[in-house]
Amino acid sequence: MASDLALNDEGRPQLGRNLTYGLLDNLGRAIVTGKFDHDPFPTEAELAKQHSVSRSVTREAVKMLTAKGLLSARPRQGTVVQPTTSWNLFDTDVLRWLLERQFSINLLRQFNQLRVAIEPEAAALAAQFCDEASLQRITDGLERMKAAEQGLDDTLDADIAFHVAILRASNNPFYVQLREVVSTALRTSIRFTNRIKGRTASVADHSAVRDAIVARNPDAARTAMRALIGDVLELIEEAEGVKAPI
Amino acid sequence: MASDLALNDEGRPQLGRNLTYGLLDNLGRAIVTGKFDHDPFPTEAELAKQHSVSRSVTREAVKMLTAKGLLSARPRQGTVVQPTTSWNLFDTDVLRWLLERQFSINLLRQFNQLRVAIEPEAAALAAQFCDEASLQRITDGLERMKAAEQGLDDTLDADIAFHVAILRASNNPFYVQLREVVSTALRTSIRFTNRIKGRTASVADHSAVRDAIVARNPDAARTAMRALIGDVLELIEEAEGVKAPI
DNA sequence: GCACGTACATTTATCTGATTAATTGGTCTT
DNA sequence: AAGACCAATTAATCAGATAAATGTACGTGC
Repeated sequence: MASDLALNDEGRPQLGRNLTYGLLDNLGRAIVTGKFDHDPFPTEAELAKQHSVSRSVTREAVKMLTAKGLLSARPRQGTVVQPTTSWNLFDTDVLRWLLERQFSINLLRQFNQLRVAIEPEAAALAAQFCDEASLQRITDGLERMKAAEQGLDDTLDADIAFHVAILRASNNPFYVQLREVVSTALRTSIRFTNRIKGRTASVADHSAVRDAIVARNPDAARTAMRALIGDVLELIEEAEGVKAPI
Repeated sequence: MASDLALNDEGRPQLGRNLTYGLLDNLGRAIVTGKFDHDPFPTEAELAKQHSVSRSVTREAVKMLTAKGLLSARPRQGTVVQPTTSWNLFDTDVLRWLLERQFSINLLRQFNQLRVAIEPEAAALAAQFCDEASLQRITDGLERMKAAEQGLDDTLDADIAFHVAILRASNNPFYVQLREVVSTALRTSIRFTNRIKGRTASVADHSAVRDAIVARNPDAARTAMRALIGDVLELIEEAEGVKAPI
């Protein structure tokens, strides 16, 4: 069907290629760090002067931040930082800026509360709909995890490959889209993740997910994945010291 | 904690306020409609001429579309439409463009496959962590649904208010963020939704979710919400005629 | 013929400076 | 006190020039 969203792959340009993307990155970081919580956001003329770039560059960077929900610009009022509720947390740039600032275990917990909803359902969908190629990618991810256990591959990369493979296998563009978000979060929070679980991720637990998908058993796949991420969540909450809500 | 994301509310500017946002909207629609699947995307000079605006306007619109994952621009290569997998489906503009084009029941199904993962978990979180104010908003939503049953309120608005209240009550910024996405999708697909369920949404089923949250019972809340959205999903799949995967 | 580098053409990226339009806040009028 | 008007501010838009990046074509030497 022509109206369906295709599910292929592609890379993306790295930030900082040019002045505009460099400024985007700097401003994004500064905003999520709260640099403008008290001071007002600079006017476009001030921005240009401070960063030694032309007004075109500042305007284009501001426009991109606006598109991501971080800013809002109006004549006379100026450019203002939006409340965090309008920030697009599913934008990998925004998420990365958030995770890279002073590291917040709280944010990591909240993100895994999202994963525990998403990934089990993705696994269930995969069990229903995934094709041979997707299955192969899942198996490959698992193999890499086994290899990593013996020091033959990178643990984090292997783990990411596995979870991304599941998301892709769901054949649902919303889940597929989240692969970048999950990759970003896992990659950015690696230091912490390594700290709380000295052991490598359990291959057996991951294997259970794959087996359930192969067996075309959605419920089993959902349960297995839920257990997997539920463990991570518990470790985080433990490390956090069973914090009171809010 | 200062590093936490605040969870307040705010409106957002409507599209089309000025030339840039108007062009953004036009181009966004054109891209998701597949207008540039065969023809190459125009150069910034061509765009400016076609839409009778300056190059600044085209560049800023293109930059926003780039930020949303729809475009990519490089010297000499030109500006190209990105594969759909890089489109940020959690951006309300992108989602609205997608839902407003030739209506796709397939996309609606895929979106509800996401909801069936998200909202039950949000309800469970709400049962654990929600405060008085959040609870009140949930109750208000329910009251509005009751009122709507008697023609005293809008059915769709009431339904949206209820589901948004749950998401907000989760106290998790990722779920809270999705309130705009869910609102957008529900509002845009109203015609279809009305068509498949002639009846108003069942107040009793929604009430079960609220009761479970009041009782601080996460599992019951999760189950009740899952049943609620599972029903919608079944209706969609029914209307779709149990379509083969992919 | 082939590898390699050079010149060229194309397109985005950047800069500059000026003008326009929208919005806010204050002032004046009644 | 209420509304109309005026002024200041700031983003929005325009125009035109220069710079940087990069694919293509060509030529050169082997």
